[in-house]
Amino acid sequence: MATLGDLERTVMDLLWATPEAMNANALRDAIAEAPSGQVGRELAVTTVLTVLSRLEKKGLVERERDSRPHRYRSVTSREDHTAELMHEVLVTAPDREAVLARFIGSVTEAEAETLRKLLGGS
Amino acid sequence: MATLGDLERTVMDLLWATPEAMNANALRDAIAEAPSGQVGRELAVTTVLTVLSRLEKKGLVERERDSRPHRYRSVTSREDHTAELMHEVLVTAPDREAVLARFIGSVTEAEAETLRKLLGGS
DNA sequence: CGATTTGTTCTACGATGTGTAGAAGAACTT
DNA sequence: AAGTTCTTCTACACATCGTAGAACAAATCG
Repeated sequence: MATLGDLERTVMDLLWATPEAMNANALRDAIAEAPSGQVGRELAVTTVLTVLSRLEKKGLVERERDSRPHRYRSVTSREDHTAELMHEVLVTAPDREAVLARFIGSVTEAEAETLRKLLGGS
Repeated sequence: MATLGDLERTVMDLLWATPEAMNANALRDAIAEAPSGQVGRELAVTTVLTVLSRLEKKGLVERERDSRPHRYRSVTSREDHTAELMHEVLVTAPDREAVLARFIGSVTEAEAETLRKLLGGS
C-alpha cells in the first residue's frame, strides 16, 4: 500500500492541482505560499528534488528529462489514484460484499445518489 | 492513515477470523501453523505481545486484563475496518463524486449488483 | 510461605521510510 | 574557460515495525 508522507502528499496535491508539468523551483515556491495551512515551509530545492525522485520511483510522478530544469507531472489524476487506492483497500478483505455494505452506510446521500446514477445501466 | 506492517496484519487477520478472544500463546502457535503461506514463523511470544500492544495503542485491539493470560480481541470486524479505511481514502480527495465514478469502474459486476441492491431505497 | 513456573512490561537493536539538506558532479550561458 | 544553474549522491535524524532478551509480576506447587 503506497502510503505517502506529509511532504510527499503536499507535493502530489500541487501536481494534481496543476495540469502542466512543474519544475522543482516552482514547486518549492508553491509550497512556501501557504499550500496547506502550514507556516514557514521554506524548503531547500534539493529537498523538493529528493521527494520528487522518491515519488518517481513510486510511479506517481514522471519527469521530462529533456527540458533542462526537469519538469514533473503526476502520472495519474488524483481521482484515479484515490479510486485505485480504495480498490486496493477493498480487495484486502475476503468478503468484499460485506465491506461494500458497510461502506455504503458511510457515504453521504449526495454520494449515494451519484452511485445510483453510475450504476444505473448494465 | 493507519497502515499495518506484515506481522501486525497477520495478527489482525487471525483475530478477525476468530470470534473469541485469544491469548498471545495461541496466536504465536496460530502464526506458526502456516497462517499465510509463510514458512518458518517461529516467533517468540514477546514478539507477539509487542505487536499486540502496538495494535492496542492503535485502537485495533482490546484486551481482557483480568483473565490472567490476557486475552485479545479485535475491536471492529474486518469488514468495518476495511470500509472505514476506504472511506478515509475517499475523503482525501476534494472531488469525491469523481473518485466514486472511477471506483465504480473498478468493481466486478457482482459487486455492482450488490451496490445497486444496497442503494435501492432512499 | 518460599520456590518455581508462567505471563507481562521494558528496553533495545536493526531495517526501512521520510523530511531535510549539503557536497559533488553535470550541463547550459556567456 | 568560468560562472551559474540544475541534478544526483550522500547523509543524518526521527518514526515505525519486526524481533526478542531482561527484568518484573503473578499464579501455582510443595
